[in-house]
Amino acid sequence: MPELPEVETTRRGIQPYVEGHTVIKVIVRQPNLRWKVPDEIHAMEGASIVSVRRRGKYLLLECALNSKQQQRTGTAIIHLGMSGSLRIVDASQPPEKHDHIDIVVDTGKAIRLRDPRRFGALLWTTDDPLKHKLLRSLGPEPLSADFNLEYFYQQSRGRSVSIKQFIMNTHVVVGVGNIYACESLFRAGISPKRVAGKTSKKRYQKLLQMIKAVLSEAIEQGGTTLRDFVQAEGNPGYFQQKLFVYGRANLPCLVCGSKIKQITQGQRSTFYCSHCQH
DNA sequence: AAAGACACCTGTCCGC
DNA sequence: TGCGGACAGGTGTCTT
Repeated sequence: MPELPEVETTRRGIQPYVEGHTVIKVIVRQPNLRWKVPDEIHAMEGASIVSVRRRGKYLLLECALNSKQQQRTGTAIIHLGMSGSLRIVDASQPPEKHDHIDIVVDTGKAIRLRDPRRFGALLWTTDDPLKHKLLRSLGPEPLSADFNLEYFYQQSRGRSVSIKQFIMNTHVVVGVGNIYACESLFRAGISPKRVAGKTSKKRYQKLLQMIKAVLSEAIEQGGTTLRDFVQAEGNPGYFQQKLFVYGRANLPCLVCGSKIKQITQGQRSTFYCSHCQH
């Protein structure tokens, strides 16, 4: 479920409900996520949420802690893994199966974390979250100026992995998940099997453009579902209509009509059109 | 430093 | 209808 656009959509969805509000209680029904939810997470209780930010697919809830003298902060780090979602609910609404955590705020609303597979995470840090072990070595944000041709191309030199695995590497750039990797390569006309280090600068130029275009389009699409974010259940389905290759094995290419292929790269499925991509 | 395999866990879908 | 197996939007960790 969560690729970067959905994480960003989630961020925008919860922000107005929690920013500036005080956390009443953190209810942990199931602490065994990817890592055990630390007991220190309860430091959020009584604190106010000052910002809801995102770095890669990590959401950061920065909290102002109520210590006597000095102003201290702490940050909840949330990752949605493969199957996680955050929804705004009335705190009184009974949790369903896999609703593992509620962060209840002073308006009676709660952020509810649901995650059937439990690959997600909820962590707590009182240091700079960007220096956290999980965040400090992440590559640039894909939509920022730091993700540019010079950087992208230089990073690729000497790499023997496929270009698809290369763009999915979070140390190279964050936020390019399996769907967008496939879709960006299709739009750029580049075979996913191409060797990263042997691909021309010109191709990287095109790929860079397409990654940015696909991600920003998807964020915009996500934006249209923001309206019903609160009551929405399950997948918004906003961007399925724009998928050219992902999940379309054996179906005709929407551009040229030839059969979409499915292969495995790095234990992940790759979909591509061998006629349109070289 | 880089690459590849594996791990975590549950739900769903497909073939028999 | 039931069962086994493959597969799923992610990424840290361990080994080579």
